[in-house]
Amino acid sequence: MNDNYDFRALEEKWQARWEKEGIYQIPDFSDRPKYYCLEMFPYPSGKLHMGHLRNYSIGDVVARFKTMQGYHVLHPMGWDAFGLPAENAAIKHGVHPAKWTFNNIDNMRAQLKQMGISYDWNREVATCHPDYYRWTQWLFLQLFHKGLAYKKKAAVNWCPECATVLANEQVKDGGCERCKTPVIKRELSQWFFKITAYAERLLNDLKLLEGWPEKVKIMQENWIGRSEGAEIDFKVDGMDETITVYTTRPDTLFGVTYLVLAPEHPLVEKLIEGKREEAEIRKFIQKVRNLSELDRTSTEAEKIGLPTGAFCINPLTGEKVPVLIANYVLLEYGTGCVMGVPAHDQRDFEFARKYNFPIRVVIQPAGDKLDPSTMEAAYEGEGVMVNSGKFDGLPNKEGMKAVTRELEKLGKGRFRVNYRLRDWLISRQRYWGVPIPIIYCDNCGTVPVPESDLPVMLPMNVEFKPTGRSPLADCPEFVNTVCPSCGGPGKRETDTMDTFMCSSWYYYRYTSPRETEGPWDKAKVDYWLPVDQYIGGVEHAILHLLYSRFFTKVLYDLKLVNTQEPFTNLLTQGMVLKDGVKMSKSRGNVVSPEDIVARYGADTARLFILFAAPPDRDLEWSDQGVEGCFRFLKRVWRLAAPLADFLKGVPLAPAANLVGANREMRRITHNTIKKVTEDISNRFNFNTAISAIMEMVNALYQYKEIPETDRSPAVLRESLDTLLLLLAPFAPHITEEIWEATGHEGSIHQQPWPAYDPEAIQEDEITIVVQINGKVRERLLVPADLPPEKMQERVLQEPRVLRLIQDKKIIKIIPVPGKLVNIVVK
RNA sequence: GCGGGCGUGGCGGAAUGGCAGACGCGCUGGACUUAGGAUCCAGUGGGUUAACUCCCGUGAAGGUUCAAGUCCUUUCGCCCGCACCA
Repeated sequence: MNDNYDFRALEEKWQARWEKEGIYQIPDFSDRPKYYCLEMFPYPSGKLHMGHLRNYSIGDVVARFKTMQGYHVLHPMGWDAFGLPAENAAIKHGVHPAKWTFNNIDNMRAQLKQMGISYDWNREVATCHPDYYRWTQWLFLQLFHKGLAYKKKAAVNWCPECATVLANEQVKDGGCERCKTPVIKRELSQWFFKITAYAERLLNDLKLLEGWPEKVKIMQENWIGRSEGAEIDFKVDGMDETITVYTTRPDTLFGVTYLVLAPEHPLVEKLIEGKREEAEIRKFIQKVRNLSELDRTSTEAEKIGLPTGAFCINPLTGEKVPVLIANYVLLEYGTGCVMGVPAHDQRDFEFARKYNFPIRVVIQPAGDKLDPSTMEAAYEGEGVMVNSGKFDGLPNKEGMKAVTRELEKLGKGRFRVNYRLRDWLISRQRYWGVPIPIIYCDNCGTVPVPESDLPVMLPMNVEFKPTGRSPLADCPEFVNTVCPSCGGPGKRETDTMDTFMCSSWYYYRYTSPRETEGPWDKAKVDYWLPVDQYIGGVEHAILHLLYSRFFTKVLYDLKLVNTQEPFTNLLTQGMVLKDGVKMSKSRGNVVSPEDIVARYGADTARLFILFAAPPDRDLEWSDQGVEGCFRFLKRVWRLAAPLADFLKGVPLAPAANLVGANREMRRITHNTIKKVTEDISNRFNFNTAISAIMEMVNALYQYKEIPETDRSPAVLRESLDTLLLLLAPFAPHITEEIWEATGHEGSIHQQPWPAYDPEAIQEDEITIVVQINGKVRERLLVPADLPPEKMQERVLQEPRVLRLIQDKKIIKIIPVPGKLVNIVVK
């Protein structure tokens, strides 16, 4: 070894050798306990960014650490390769999405290899490959046969400028993410997955996910948005129609002074027909429809209501109340219709004040008396029912049940659990996605493509223009086909699937990536799943993670897998910031991983990104911090270089009967093993693990300085070997090189993780602190095993302590073994 | 509005209720150098002292405790998620 840390040469050397020897390729099964370590696969946008680098560095440490600990570790990588950017590139640059995508994959794969991440590349998958999407289609069919995939008319996001449908994720602040034009809603026939059928299980099983961050579970819980309440039927006065409302407050039924429908509610047509308000209402509905999503749902927007001229009958009081439509009522939630109780709902209160509806108090808080004429806000708290007929005097919580039971008896209402979660809209009017395997036939209707005909191949020769419908629709060779049911002419579905569908099952495919008989080999999936550790950005806290959980539950019900939850432990990494804000092209504060690797090497880049912050927190990028990590690795190199040849001749023998500096060095070594092991395995605190290793290097430098005759070669060897083993998951190249140079056979990455010797970390003497009234006044060196009584004795012999308490009265003395003694005086 | 998180040196960040500021960056001084943005050594929260010392200090204010960055209450600020959900 020479003194120069030539990271370029050695990183290249080891990447080539690892690949040649296939040390990261793992067999399907093993006697060792399995461990599935997974990082969220990237969209192949072209280049890795720092977020990727952080994600994969974290995962690689976990995978390497678990491997060294003796686990059989699955650590795969692939590409979430369908999606809009490829198509946009095609429109803009005329390059085919497939070519663009596979080029990007080649680039990014090379970058990942340069980072020295320990992936089993034999298991690589790309969701845009027919061998993969064939099974995405197959899974769609399974859902279709189960009745979990269906088609219905729905309002979708529409960008008038691009003349196309947008996914929810492509709507940013109410506008098109590409051209910023406000998005409007349009009615189109769309495919959905019935995720709402799983709402209860998705909610309840969150409790099983002990290894998930609380924050993510709460976000999912809120997204599912379960609420308990009642449906109440109001008969329309003079018509054979019923308006059903959903409410969480049936106890306030006696306070209803009007009803409000969403403008799009299907009943509105009938209610206004022939009324004198008809024209005005139609105009209003049209106006609301054309509003952008942002304006439509803004809480800032003024609440506007119009009377329909119709009236409804309160099912318990028989009272006639007016029916209105208003912009603030959402068709998609509940029944698209709410009852107005101004006294006990703030929105209703403001609405009633504006339009002069009566405010009727029906819940009276304890020790207070609400007066509608002087109320400044609705009272939404608990209380006792009043003005409510036979329910008067009942606490409102009981009233909720009592009123609903009464309605049930009358057949005019029922208990109802409601969810905020909506069914998952999976159709996209886009080309670069998985074709939905459905054929429409004039005779047979909607016919699924037979499994034996899969995959429905995505045609390659299509035009890319933003026409507002899938480019597939303009491709007759694709559209026109034969009905598999009757043999007559049929037309293919031209929508493709949401890419979230592709990413909802990829972690199963890794277990048997080249399987041709099914989406996966059941035995292999049963062996590997669930994923033991999943790592990725918190931006996927809801969509991807919820969809994957839904899929897993469906697959479980279909007996295709036997796990109910896909990811046992989840780590959501923080963002990479520069100057306090997220790195982004538009801000121009991007630091490219490529440049960092070229300048300092992969080991330095990885080390810095793990050292600069705990993984779940945001990380502030610092060029100087990178420099510091580079310096540290050079320091490790220069520590080992002059010793390498010497150490080759030192036998691996346990050092016994050590004293002085030798004993201390060994103690530090074993303490570091303990600290690093605990920091990685208990809490993923890589930053403190690395600082412990830095401290050990500092200690080794000091140890190296003592006269050679006083130094124990066995201790030196053990310490250096240990240092390399502990550092190996973080900086795999430099440690491998030094491992070889110091005379070891075989890759360092296939060595067992070191265990600490409890005896070695024993200390004879420790420093304890003497506090007087909680303030540190003295430090004493005492035997480590000194019992509390003796500590007390020892402390009271100390002249300095005696001086400080001489004219005070000792109230009590609290000895804490191994730590301190606190003397309370007065 | 609701939900969650975070406030510690000049900076990134450490601290099972028990020595606040580990480790790293930066900075100051020095050594070695023709030179260095290489490397090594020493110092580095604020105040006080000739020195030993002593006092103050984890956004703010209270509280619990022998002991609080850590637990409780109130409050301010920043970040994130959801947002007219009936």
